[in-house]
Amino acid sequence: MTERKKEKFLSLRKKIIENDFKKMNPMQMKAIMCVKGPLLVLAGAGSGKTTAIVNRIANMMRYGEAYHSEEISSFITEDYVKKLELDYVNGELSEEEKINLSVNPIEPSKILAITFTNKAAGELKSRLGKFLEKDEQKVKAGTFHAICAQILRQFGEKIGYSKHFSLYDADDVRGIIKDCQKALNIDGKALPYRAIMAEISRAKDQMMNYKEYENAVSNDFKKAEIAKVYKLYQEKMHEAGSMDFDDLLMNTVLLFRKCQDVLEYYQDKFEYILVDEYQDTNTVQCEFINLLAQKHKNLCVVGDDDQSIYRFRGANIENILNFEQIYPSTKVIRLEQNYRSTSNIIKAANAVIENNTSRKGKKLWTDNKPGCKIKVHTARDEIDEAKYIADRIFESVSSGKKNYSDFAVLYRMNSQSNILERAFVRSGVPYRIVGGFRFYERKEIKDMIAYLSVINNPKDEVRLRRIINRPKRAIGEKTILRVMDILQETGRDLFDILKNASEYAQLQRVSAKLSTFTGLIDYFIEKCEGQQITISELYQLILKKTDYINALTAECDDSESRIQNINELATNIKIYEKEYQEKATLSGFLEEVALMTDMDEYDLNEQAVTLMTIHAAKGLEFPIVFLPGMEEGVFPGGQMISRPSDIEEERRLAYVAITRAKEQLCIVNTESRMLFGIISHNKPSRFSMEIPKNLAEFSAVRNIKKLERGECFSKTYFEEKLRLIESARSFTQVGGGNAPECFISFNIGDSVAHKVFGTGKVLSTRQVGNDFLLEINFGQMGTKRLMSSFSNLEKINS
DNA sequence: TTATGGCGATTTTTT
DNA sequence: ATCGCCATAA
Repeated sequence: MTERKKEKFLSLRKKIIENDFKKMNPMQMKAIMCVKGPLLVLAGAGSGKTTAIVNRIANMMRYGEAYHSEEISSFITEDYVKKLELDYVNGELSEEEKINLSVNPIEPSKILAITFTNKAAGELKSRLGKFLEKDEQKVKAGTFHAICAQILRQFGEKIGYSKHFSLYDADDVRGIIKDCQKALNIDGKALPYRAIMAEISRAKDQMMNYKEYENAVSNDFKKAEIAKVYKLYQEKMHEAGSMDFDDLLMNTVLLFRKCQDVLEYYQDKFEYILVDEYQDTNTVQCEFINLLAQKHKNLCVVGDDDQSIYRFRGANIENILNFEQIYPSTKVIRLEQNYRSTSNIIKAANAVIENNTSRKGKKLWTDNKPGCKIKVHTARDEIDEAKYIADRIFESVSSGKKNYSDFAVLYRMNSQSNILERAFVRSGVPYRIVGGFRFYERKEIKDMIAYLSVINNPKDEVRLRRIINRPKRAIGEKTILRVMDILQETGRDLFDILKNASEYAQLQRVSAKLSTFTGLIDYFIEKCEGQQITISELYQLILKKTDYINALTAECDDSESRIQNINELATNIKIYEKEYQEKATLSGFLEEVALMTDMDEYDLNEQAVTLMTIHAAKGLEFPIVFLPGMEEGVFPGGQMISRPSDIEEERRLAYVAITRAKEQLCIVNTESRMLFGIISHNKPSRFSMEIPKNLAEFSAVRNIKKLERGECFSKTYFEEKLRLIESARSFTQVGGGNAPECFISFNIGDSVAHKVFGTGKVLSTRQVGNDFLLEINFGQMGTKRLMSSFSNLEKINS
């Protein structure tokens, strides 16, 4: 075999592979073909990053590594190469021939893909699904936290944790921190729990346990106080057999450091590692990755330093900036072609981000058309601003050009959403707020989760305390305090003390009540033992035995929606059981719940305008994006204005916001705005000023008579709207409820008449907000989606 | 043990 | 404006 033949074969193979990914641009192709060794992909916004990742993994599984030249001569012959070329040119390449070209194809189970959200992991999995056949061979894709939780469930015992450890969310943690403050007599004003939580989190990010932290901060009085809290907090967590989110990572790294065998097991299990959104990793996450990748060094990280917006939460931008130093043989690939937005939007985004100094350097470009100019609108105040946005959206949709789902309103602070929400309700524009209140943060859901958690792990103090008097069992705060005192003195298990309350004089009076409660929990635990009943059955049993729903009905007036939530949780349990079949466990379910957010349930197809914070919008795209509150003091926020490094982070946030838009970007600011209860006049945001004037088109509402508050926004008006908002929320979240009476109701199959579109047939109806979305086929006019109350439809009898 | 009233602080938060 | 916190009252 001559060298020439070899070369010919290799270039032919490359062509064949490239043909499989022919939609990719040269840079993406480079990333796809680079399988082994460290790889850094700097992927700008909208550069087809996820597609590149998915195809890269597909390539790894199908063709594997590149050939070493000595491997070639062993099997190729003149005839083989000839036939291959012929089949390729004729487009008759068989699957078998393709498979023959693979060199050590990588088993999917050897690949680990780490993301930040469950949603991203799910998307990756489903897009990879096409390339996978066998279930058990699946690529492992998950969030840092989910992967660490799984590792610790399996090997946590080696560092002193039970398989049934509970996971505490920020709310649970807050409760413990407050207890600690109280126990240590720390003034919550001088040292707020927020600061303590952040500091402990930072310590854990730096892999410091409370001892190490204590030593490190001994000369700082405030931090020394925090060290005390940290110590007590960690003791309480340990007693409760619980971990917080930071513990998941820190403990996994500790486990890896302590047990070489476990580390090696995972290093060999996951020979190929891919990390998405690498710019958002913190120190401990980076350490976790480095340990895992140490042996095989097949590590591909993907990120964009310009989109790093979580530094305030510990994300360490150095991780991506220094990647090449840590892995000297790193290949760097830049994906700079944007496929998402019009060139006007890209130009604007570049112009803004160029004002930042600490960057890796990257310039987005696009082949897309200029599109329309960026709209910059000045409204009179925040009510006017919200109305402007709602009206614009309504106009576009009623003219039939757009769907509600084409629009997003992205804001800096959650508090901006209220006014927007009111305007949307008033205009009858269906909307949905993403983020804010989470399903699993609702009181009733947390209560039910708490029952399940205590049954799973009776040491779980926080959850036990949550439910001990819920529904009311006449066990008050005093009793709890006494029990906690005993716990402190004897070091006995909390549950044990409650069970044997009669042994303690202080608890004599309530001992009967306490043992009734522990008896109930014991009864549940017993039922679970040996998996006699399913989780669903257990859940129903809890509801029945605690009489929770009746207590709820008696206690609060909005029990209706709360009961719906409780039922929805029952459904979620059933879904979980269905998915995992005989592998379903209580710990497994609780873990999934703890690591779940409502971002994961976000459905792009719902016919509603999306309202969310810019942070929540990262990774998403919308044809038309509104950015309200583009003012100094709002965005950038008042606290950031003085610090240059914070301004840079805000500017990255602005960059993220701008690059969410595909076709149209509309920036809105106001002349005056009620901010924290004070009316303020803010200058337009520096970020909107950084957009070149020739890309923008300005408009303003001026000299319009200010509405008398009394005439339009009377007290009763607001009360009514609030009720409407509430009901709209429960409809969108729960998807049930009764139809408002004022609308004509339409059913599937009804014939209807419309002024513009003529007659048509109702294809589907769907409740959106306090209205109905109808999908109607108007024959030649096509199928349209209309809101029942605004379309002036008439029913025809046929 | 639970209900009210004044006071202060007030981003963003993939897990 | 609004939420959460603490103190005081019932």
